[in-house]
Amino acid sequence: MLTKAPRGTRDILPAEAERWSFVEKQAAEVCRLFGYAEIRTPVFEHTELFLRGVGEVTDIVAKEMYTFKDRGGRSVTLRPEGTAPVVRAFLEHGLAAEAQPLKVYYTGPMFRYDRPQAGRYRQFHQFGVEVFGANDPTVDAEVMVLALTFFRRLGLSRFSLHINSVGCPACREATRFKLRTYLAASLAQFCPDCVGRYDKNPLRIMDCKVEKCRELTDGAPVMLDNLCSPCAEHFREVREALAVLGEQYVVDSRLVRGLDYYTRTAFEIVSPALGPQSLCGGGRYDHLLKTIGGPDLPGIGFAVGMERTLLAMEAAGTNPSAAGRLEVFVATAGSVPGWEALKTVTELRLCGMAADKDYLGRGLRAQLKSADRKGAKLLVILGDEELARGQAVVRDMHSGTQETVSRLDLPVRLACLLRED
RNA sequence: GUGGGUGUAGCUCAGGUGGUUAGAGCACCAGAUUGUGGCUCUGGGGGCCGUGGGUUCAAGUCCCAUCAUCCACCCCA
Repeated sequence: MLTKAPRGTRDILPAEAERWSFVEKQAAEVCRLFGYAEIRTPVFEHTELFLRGVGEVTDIVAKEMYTFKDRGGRSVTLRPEGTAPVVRAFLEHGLAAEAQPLKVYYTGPMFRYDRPQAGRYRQFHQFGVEVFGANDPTVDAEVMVLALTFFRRLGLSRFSLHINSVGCPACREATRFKLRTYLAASLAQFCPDCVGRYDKNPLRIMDCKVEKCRELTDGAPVMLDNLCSPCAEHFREVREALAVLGEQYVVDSRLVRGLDYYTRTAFEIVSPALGPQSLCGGGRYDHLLKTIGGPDLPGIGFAVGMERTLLAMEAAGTNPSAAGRLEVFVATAGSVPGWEALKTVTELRLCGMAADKDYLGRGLRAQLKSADRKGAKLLVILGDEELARGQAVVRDMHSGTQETVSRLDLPVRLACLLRED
């Protein structure tokens, strides 16, 4: 136990961390292009924030939160999602007073006490964006395109965008009533989960994966067909905007997202590599700010699963690992003391070159092997004879050619050789 | 939370119906090459056989539990 990471958590070792940095960098760059500024919030919040924000009947709140009392007796919760904390920060700092709309993004760990499996962890990471203060359908389209652009920059192409509208509180309540009436007669034939959903959230019955339930709901009233006219118009304009941008999408009238706060637009990006797990999920939440005690401002956002994104990249064979970051390896030969190499690598490092050396007192042969494995482009050998003449040997690790250079000229010569590469 | 599969070296895996000091490949270290990497050859270090209990003269092997992991659900990123 002592040497094992807790269930559902994992270490990201150096080789993999490189891929993470790449993905995070792409996220930051896409956000810059789209005009989204970074925001960082704490990893834990007052428990009430999630109870109110995410919704008490959601699975996340009902059974997946890491909640505990701190030493002062306050109930705090490791954030299970990113939207509620960002909304909280927005309200706390009065950002509503600034230029509208506010567009922000975040990356970081989230926590849910779930049963782990491939692509699902108890500590997982999300990249997400939020826009506050804009109702316009072009914003809905923009955030979707932002997500799609992000995935494309990572070299992914086999994914698809699914969209739906879950309406506003008014038309949703009307549809709930219709749906309950429709289902009442056949309720006994549904799976136990769906029977439970009948009271809590009948719309989610439409999203059940059980074949029998799907058949039973085939002719059921669907949210999409029962939108009030403002919601229907909004959805039409979202689709129009996507069409204008040339984005393919699938309207999935059964798509219902699990968080209570969604209104109108709901969307998911799925990849065949991940099966039923989605790569990205998001939607509009026009009343969340008010629910949390703020002004009645609309909002929209999405969250991308970083682990799932990495899995999809692996499946697609897109491996951006830039191995061989090391530029110069400095070796010593004969009786040359280790501090000569230390002096040289330090000098090279201060000149802006990635330089490294041996630390185990190994022989020249082993040092070359080490340099090779680290991917060094150039090798400097400090030997007795050369040092006596104030020189050093420079070897090109790729071609194997060598030259003797004055130690004083070493940084300049190495820099030149690296530039030619 | 439900159902199922799997846990042997850092990694991928062998170890018929229980039977001596548990193996291979890759990786790592060293030597062959006393100052030159990749290829080759030789040698070496590494294992509470996931953990705990049980059956037995004897358990990596059989039984139970537990933990971990994977898959399918639930749900979600």
